[in-house]
Amino acid sequence: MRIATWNINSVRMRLDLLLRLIDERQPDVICLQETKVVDADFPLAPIVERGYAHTHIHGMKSYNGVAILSKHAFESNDVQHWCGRQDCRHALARLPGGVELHCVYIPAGGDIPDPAVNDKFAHKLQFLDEMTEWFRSNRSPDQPMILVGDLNIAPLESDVWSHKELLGVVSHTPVEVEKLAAMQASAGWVDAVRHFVPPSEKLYSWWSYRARDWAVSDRGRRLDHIWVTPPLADRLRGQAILREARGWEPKPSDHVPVLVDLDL
DNA sequence: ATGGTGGCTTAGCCA
Repeated sequence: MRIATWNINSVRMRLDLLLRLIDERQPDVICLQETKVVDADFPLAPIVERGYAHTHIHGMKSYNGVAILSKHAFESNDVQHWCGRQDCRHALARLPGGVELHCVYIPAGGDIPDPAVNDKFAHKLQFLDEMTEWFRSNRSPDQPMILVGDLNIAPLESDVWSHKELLGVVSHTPVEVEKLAAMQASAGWVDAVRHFVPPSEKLYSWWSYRARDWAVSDRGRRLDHIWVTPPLADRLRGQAILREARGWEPKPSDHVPVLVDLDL
């Protein structure tokens, strides 16, 4: 089974690029973040037409929004709310075989890495704490689960273009990295991409729109992740981060798709 | 130190 995750930054603006991802990679399941559209306006028809008959969409006006698009029927699906908000950041589905798949969009956290003066950063930290506690209390590392999405944190030094220069930049600050590690420990999550790529190797999944030339400056960060619980770790067969998608015409997302293959 | 770009919605928010 091939699973893809992509912060698409508007599914309507980039529908053609989604169809390109489908044509080129044929994922069994595609998880999207930042769909930025209410469910009634989600462009489902061309997606269903290409074999993704089972869809679980959870969107809102303007911001956020997640979706799970699948060639295989779900046994069930659900959504989660965090921090007392209903802002469409977490959808889940039970895949054939009882594998629970979580599609998550963690808040970006604003610019100032201080929860006392930046409500967005406080929200991000609380979101991480609540998810961590939920997995600890409601799930077990023994259960086959997959968690994917834009986690908006680059945990390793090699997940950013400059560890030193980004230590004080939201997405790579020690407090976020620690909380992400706690969340990872909450269900024994294994980083499926780093399962194949050693920490000595730089890996990015996002490059800012603001760079003059994203490919030349290459100031990226690995914000998009795929995690699996231990029962699935030895089922992992491969990974791909589609760097080339950052240059997809006419208008690329600032994030690229991340994929893993699993023998389920 | 600042500004750089992009999407949604329509001047400002969010990333």
